[in-house]
Amino acid sequence: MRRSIELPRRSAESACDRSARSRKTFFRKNVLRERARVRKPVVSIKDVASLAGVSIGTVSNVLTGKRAVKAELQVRVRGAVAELGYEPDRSASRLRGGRGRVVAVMVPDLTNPFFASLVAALEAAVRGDGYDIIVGTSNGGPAEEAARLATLLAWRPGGLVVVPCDDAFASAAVIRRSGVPFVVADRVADGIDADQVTVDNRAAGAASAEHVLGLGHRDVVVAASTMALRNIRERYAGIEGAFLSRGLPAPRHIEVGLDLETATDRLDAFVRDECRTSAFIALTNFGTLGVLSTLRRRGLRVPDDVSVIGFDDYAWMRAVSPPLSAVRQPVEAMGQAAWARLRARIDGADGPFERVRLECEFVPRASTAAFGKPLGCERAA
Amino acid sequence: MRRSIELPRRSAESACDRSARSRKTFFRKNVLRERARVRKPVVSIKDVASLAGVSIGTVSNVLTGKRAVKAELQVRVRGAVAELGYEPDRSASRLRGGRGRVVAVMVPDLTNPFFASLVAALEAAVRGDGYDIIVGTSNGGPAEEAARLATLLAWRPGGLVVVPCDDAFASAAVIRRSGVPFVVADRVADGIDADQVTVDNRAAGAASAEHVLGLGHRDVVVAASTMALRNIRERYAGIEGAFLSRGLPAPRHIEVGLDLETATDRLDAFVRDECRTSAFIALTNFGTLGVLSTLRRRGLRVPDDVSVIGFDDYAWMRAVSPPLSAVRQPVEAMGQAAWARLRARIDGADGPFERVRLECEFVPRASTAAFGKPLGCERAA
DNA sequence: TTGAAAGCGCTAACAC
DNA sequence: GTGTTAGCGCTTTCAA
Repeated sequence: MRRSIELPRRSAESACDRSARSRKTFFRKNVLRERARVRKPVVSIKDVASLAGVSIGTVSNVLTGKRAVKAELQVRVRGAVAELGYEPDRSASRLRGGRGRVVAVMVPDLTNPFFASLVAALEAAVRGDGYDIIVGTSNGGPAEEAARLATLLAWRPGGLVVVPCDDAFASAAVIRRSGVPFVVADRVADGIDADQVTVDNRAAGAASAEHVLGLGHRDVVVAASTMALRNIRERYAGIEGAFLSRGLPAPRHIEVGLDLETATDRLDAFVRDECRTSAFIALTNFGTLGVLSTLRRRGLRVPDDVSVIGFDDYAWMRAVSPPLSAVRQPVEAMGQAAWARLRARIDGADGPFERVRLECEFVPRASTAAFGKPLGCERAA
Repeated sequence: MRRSIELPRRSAESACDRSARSRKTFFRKNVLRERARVRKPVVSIKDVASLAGVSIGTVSNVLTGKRAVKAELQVRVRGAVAELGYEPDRSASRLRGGRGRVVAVMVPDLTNPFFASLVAALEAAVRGDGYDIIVGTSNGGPAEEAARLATLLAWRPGGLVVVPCDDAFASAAVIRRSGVPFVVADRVADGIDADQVTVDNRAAGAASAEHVLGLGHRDVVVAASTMALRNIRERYAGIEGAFLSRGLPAPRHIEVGLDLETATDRLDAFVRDECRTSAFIALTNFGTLGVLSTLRRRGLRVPDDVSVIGFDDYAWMRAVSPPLSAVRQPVEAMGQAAWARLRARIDGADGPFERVRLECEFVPRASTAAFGKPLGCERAA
């Protein structure tokens, strides 16, 4: 199918000789009518060039700004762009110009508000630089991660931000082979040579621990999603460190898994036989929810019977009663940092890999209270 | 910069004559070495063709399946694809073949878990068909919506799913002009000619109303985000209808805005002077949070003092105490329906515009209780 | 400073 | 059934 517009071939001179008015008339008569006839749906650089009476190269130069163009032509080109509502085809400019103005983002699960917020932060960060975002989710599996990555990478994005679905991060090979600059966010991949943007997990854990310790709690249980993730281990290590440094035994931890039902079940089995715990520290979103859900089910009141510290800080944590003491991750800042680092790599920076470590903020609220008495088994029963 | 690989020009015959083994040897010696030398980062269809000893046309035919290819060549091509880890450049095939295998998704705010879930559902739906998702957020403004839409559309996606930031939906013009098939999700644009996937908002409202009415509540307050949105008005209309049909006066409503702080402030001002309300029905996420937050601030207990119905159904609503009675939107199904409709349009369906209306499910939990006594002003004070 | 033209990687139309 | 080739809409030499 032939879709391009056939224009009577005009020399450069004739285009320049013609006045702006007659050029427009000419354009209307020919180009617009032709466009309507062939039902060409999108306007291309050629249409702009015709209307402005310049070559497509000049249009490109005006738009990319990579080459000086005389002021008068600039005006004509911009006018034509506005009149036609022209927007350069991004696939085409990507194809010709190398990497495209997209950044690919891979997260384990968009349903998890933390990852969703991260994507939101990233989107806000990149759009300022004229980039778009293309998202994929691994939904837990390394196989799916690799597969999604492959199709995302097939757009030849300018860069990639990835939250690996596990520490092994086998897909790193896929990414590296593609040559696309990337940064690993949130999760730290063991011994992976890559730029990383994480949170100071150790400090975050330590802050929670200090808080409950300061309130007099000694028998604390940690609700971790899974110890297979290094960032979780780091958070736990921070808690452990705080206890150990005071000569106290390290708190126990439960792996609650990655969904609410599992979390609740596992915690419930634990709490059923538990007599001493006076505080829970959650290390993830579902840890928080699992703890809350279990305590409710067991009829235990927060903070009267047990204190609870949540992880992440969402609006609902402020709204419910009691509002939750929690560790707030600087999601916004993570997005910005990841983009800053990625941007630098895209622009050719080739220093050593960096790990940006952002600080969390501990937000004390009403779900934690001074230690009174330990959980009585008779109550929990 | 010249990046393509210079191969000694070989005739088709010579390629066919060579055995598979010698072809590979040949390839290794020439192509791989050359690729390394020029540091060409990505493998193209040409590389595959060389290694398989076929023409690029054949490679394309094997991969797209649009033309029959002899079994033996299929095997060779697939082998080469696997060995090289070839993934067709999506921008290039889009450029040549028309619309690309991406669907653009525009939502007001990715930070809102409802929209995030919708994007997640969409991502899950489209990837089964080999599509990717490119996201943009309007963050409240019609101007930003139009701007983001323009860049998203510049990728010439196969389709678009949009949740307009307001009912005016001025950007509809931008979209329509691009010729990209689109479906409007969640929000209903007044008098817009487009496929729509929404929820049966009226029924959802009615279900909430029936629930509280059945519990004996008569003095109910509705927490709406803003009545400027038609889906919110529809939800309210459902509630109103239930009351009116029983000969009861329509419940009052408060516009709580779109963030937690505003919501809490406005509701707080209302509740301060309120003596009669015995139940709140929230019509959005922030309505729910605002109500909860205000009641806590005022020291009112749920459901002892006031019953509360939330909108949307998130994990935290099940975890907190009391767990929230709520209207669950079928987000998953919305994503699937939107994609199904869009897919049909992409494939050329040109019937009249449809509005798919999905049913919500009312989930009764412990935040609603039988009407006891109305709120005493002395308590609220 | 500008226009002409090559070519990015691919698909589809066309030869054979 | 397979190879060759013309572009898709751009960016970027290369001439003028």
